[in-house]
Amino acid sequence: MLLSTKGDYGVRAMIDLAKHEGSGPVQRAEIARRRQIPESYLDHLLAQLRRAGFVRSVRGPGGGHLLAKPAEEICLLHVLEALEGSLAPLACLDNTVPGQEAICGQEWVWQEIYDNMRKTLAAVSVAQLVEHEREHEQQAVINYSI
Amino acid sequence: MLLSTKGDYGVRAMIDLAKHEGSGPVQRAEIARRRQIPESYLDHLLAQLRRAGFVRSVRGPGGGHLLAKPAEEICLLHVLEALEGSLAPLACLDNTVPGQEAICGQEWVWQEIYDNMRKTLAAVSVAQLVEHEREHEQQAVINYSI
DNA sequence: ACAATGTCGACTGATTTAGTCGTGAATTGT
DNA sequence: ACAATTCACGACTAAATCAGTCGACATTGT
Repeated sequence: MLLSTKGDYGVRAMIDLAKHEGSGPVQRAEIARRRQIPESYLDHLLAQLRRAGFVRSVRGPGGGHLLAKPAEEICLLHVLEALEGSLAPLACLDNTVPGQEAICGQEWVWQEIYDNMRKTLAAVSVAQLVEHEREHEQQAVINYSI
Repeated sequence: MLLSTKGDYGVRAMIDLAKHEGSGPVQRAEIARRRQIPESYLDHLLAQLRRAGFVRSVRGPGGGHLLAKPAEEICLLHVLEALEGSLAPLACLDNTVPGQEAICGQEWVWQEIYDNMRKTLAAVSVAQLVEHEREHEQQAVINYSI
């Protein structure tokens, strides 16, 4: 699996924050409940996202977490790379680790796949994820009303 | 990392076998030496490839391993899936495991990436990998001769 | 018979994953 | 000042996966 629960949960949390953009801080416990993430684990993920500059946190009563910049300006690629490290599908394509010579004979195929993946992920913002979720909710309501 | 050493080594072995197609069985020890794979580990990979129908093995002196069908008819996707199981980048896209509801909010993005990946891998045969390697060798010789 | 080769399953050490827990720091309301 | 609330951070851990190793056994050519 390319993505662990870190990437999954972390993006869920970002979506939740984006959905409440402009309504003050959102508390860890609420995100955890709504998105079905263990709260003490979410703690670590929010710390990573804060250190990466995507999230701002406020302590004390009424505190919580907010997006550090508009959801339109945060793309999925950067969020996932902050959480997971390199998304390289094959060890020899990961240039963050040295000594990975390409003698495997399939690196050219995976380079193309990797390029496409990064391009796709870079083109999707957190705002778009929220929009997509809202559409899906709407669809569910329509289905229910029939 | 999406691919473990299993997928990497296994494909290297397939390339080696394809390169010696028509010249009788190739021995494990030779593959291991040429492709820099621990021999006792390669053992397991060849067993998987044989059970998956890509490789045929011959015991006894002069024995070894051969491709079970022409290299043109074996695509990278099938080989990798035999070695690695599902290549799904995200848990909720892996329909071999039940109970993976898509509440993560990013599954639609990854579905597109996954589809592209499978399409690309399905379009590359082991024969093409060999061809590509031969071209690369040729290039190295040219560079050396200058 | 025997040497060369593949087959198979048990076992292992290292690493990663997916968390939990406890203590402490900042902030707000009273 | 103090209590309550919320985040911050590091230590710890259980389970799974990875990347093999090893030894006993089966098959076959000479």
